[in-house]
Amino acid sequence: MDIPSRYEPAKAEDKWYSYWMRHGFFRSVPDEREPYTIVIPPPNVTGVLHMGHMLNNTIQDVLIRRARMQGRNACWVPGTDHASIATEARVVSMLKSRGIEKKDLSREEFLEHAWEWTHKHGGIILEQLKKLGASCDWERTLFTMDAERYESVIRVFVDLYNKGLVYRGVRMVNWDPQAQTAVSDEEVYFTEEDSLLYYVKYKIVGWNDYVTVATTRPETILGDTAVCANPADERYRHLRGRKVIVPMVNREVPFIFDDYVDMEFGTGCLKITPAHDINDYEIGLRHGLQSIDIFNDDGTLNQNAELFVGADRFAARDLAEAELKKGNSLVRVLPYKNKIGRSERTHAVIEPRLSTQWFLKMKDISRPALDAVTGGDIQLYPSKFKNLYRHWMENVHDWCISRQLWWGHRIPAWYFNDGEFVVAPSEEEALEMAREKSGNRNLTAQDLRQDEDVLDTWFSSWLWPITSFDGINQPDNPDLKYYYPTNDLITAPEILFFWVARMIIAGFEYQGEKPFHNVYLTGLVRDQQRRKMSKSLGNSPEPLDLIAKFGADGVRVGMLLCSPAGNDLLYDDSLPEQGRNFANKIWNAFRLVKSWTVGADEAQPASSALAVKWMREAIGQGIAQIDSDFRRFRISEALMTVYKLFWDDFSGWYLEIVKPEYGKPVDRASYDASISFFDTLLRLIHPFMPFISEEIWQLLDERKDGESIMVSRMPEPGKFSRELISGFETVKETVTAIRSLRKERNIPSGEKIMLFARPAGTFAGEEFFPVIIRLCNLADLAKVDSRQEDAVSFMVGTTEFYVPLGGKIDIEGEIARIREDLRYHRGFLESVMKKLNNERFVQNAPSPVLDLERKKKSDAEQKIKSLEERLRGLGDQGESLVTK
RNA sequence: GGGCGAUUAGCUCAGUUGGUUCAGAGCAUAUGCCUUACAAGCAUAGGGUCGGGGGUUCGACUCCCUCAUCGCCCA
Repeated sequence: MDIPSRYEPAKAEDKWYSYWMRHGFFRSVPDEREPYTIVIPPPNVTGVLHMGHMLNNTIQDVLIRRARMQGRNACWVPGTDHASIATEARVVSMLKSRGIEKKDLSREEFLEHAWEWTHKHGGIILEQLKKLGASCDWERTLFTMDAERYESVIRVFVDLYNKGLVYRGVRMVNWDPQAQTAVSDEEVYFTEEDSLLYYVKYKIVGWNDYVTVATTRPETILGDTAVCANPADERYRHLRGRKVIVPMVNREVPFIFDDYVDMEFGTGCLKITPAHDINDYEIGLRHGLQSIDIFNDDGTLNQNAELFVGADRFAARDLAEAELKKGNSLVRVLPYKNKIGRSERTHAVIEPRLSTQWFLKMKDISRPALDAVTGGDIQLYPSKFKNLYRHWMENVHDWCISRQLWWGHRIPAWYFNDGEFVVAPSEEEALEMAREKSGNRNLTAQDLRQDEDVLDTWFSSWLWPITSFDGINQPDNPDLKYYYPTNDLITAPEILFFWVARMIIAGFEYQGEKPFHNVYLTGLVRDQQRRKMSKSLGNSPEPLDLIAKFGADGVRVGMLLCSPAGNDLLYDDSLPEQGRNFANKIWNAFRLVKSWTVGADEAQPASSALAVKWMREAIGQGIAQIDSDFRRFRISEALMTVYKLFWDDFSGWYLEIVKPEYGKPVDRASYDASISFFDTLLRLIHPFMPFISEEIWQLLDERKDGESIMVSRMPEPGKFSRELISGFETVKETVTAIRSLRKERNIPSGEKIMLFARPAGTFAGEEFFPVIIRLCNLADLAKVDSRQEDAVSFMVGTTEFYVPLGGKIDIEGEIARIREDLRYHRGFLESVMKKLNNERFVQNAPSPVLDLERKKKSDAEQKIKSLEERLRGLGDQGESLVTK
């Protein structure tokens, strides 16, 4: 058979992915089997695959493929997220590049563009996932804004409103006066900028005295409604209960005290403008202050300001400075550096502004979600996130669910008359309710005005595990009953609160049941300098290029190898390279086995029979280890177990023992065992490396169309012999020692040598002597009961081995080596004796620990005795008499 | 400012309730090998006072205190 010595992934990958699709292996419908369900964390609909997705989806695919092979009905639901902020921003900039401004479009026109964009770019990312090997049930592909999901979100909003959990409230938002929209906290960046600190005098009412306040924004003095000091500040204690006069507008405002004020900063005296600063706003709430909003949407001053109406906020600052100077209120102006928030989109300075928003009350609704995690009903991996979760849930704030955007689920509230509103699932129902509420039967749809805002993206994705099975619209449908709760959720810790916690809340609120059993939190993919991978830094490799270069299997292995849960993954090309090398290793092991011809009359060598006997146990141990790794979600360790089992044990040891001499046939028993081991190992490998395992599995034996490793059974853990495995470990040690000895003494591997073993007690690897003979090219291995002359020796356990070398021994070197050994063992014995001579240790230590120490003592004494004997034999009298 | 977490080999990480010769793995490194499965390989070897200091204990990588450094979340 002519098989290339290098595995070529490209052809195999496309071939097998379409084979799997053709046979519907990814499809899941409810049946009598136990379900295993994962819902995908929906990527942004117009996004492209990045390294984070690669990691995340590889893990999901590993879990889903393993569950499928364990005989469960595995269902992985794919889908995409409308991602209102990101998508709308992208559409806006796309339109801009065509010379179209959003503000010149109607809402309907804009949405048309947005949908067009979505249809054009939507789903690219899902196609990319197929290249990775993702075994999603593509017939179930969803979108957070498709008809069913849209309807679900609206229903939930209305329901929560009717339950009194949704309310309207005032909140400070980041206003971008240039784009004239609110932006989210994530879209604000801070820069340190040079500015000025103005010291301004406020007259005290009734006294001929002033207080001085330091501010960076004198124009907002026009909106001041208090002046505040720290209650512990002696300097202002006398002002308790007084009022002061705001300069320029001559408004009387109270002098108040609040712990928030930093006594060290400026004069220790702070002016309070609740409408234009988040901290002032909160102080205002605490003290019942009035808010005066002095800005228009575009950042110019409005009528409330009384002065400088129509001036831009920065022009107003200069005007205010002049006006204060004129009124003799300005004490001084100092240069000052402060942090300025700017809009990521327009770079305009953010103006904090009060606005009316929709909120969801979180306290009561989130209690079951808190208990589910703290009580262990839902497990987080790694568990260190549990504390974080609890802390957040215990201090949960109400959720602001409205966004000043067009792309998303439009808030189903309709306003009428002046300031009245109703919340309803449709305009018709809203109209009916409005008529009833107002008592005016003549209201028409024209009198209603729907809220302009949309809902926060997370307000749709928090329902994802439910809406994936249409559980809001059809609460008792068979899919939902079968698949919900889902099993595992794989996502990034950065959205533990935004998404995971809220899904748990929604799960209890709408299903009375958690949405998943386990949450596995992956790390962030970073580059070698620990920088987050991002498009703007240009430090993120193109995933599809990587797949082309290293193969999907190689990339998957690369992502998994160094990504223990919750740890950041420092990406480097050497990772997928290691994965590719592993694929190549598997490929070549296959080439070897496939090249063998079976000799009908060939007898099985003793060494081969022993290798088969050991390999069976080693695989048994591997399976058990992998099983336990998966149960604890140690996915990268499970992979490492498979990796070492295949590379070291199977390829490095087993095949080296069993493989026949070149051109000679192999015996039937060894051949069959090898094929069977290979088959088992491929199944263990399949979840991690679906393509190469399928490719080889198909070639390993005669297969019919429709057969596939992906629907074969995963080997199940059973009993295995630890004694046998540890016996073989001593064989490995012995073989390594002989190889090392050959290397040190320049004995070519082709030259046959003799080996004597002199066990004190039993040598654990004794039954494997034929294996040692085979691997070390020995003339023979014989047991002796006395020391051998003219031989170099080494010890494995308590057994002494001798390689006779005639007169060629370097006695000096040998003595030095043995002395070194002796020193180590004497030191070790000493430390053991220290414990055993300590009465308190003997009294307090549990008996297994004590027994162990005694065994260590006798083993050490045994070794020391043989070493001393050996030294004497070499004629080294002096040192050997020095015993401690 | 409040909270959570981390610090173990050159790098990335394991180390389960304190007790095996327990200080480990993979990668990287060094040396020698193109030995007819694989140089994308094989063989062998060298790397660490477990962040610093103190304490509890017969015994500490593991528990407690403290300091230092770093990361994340919230404000």
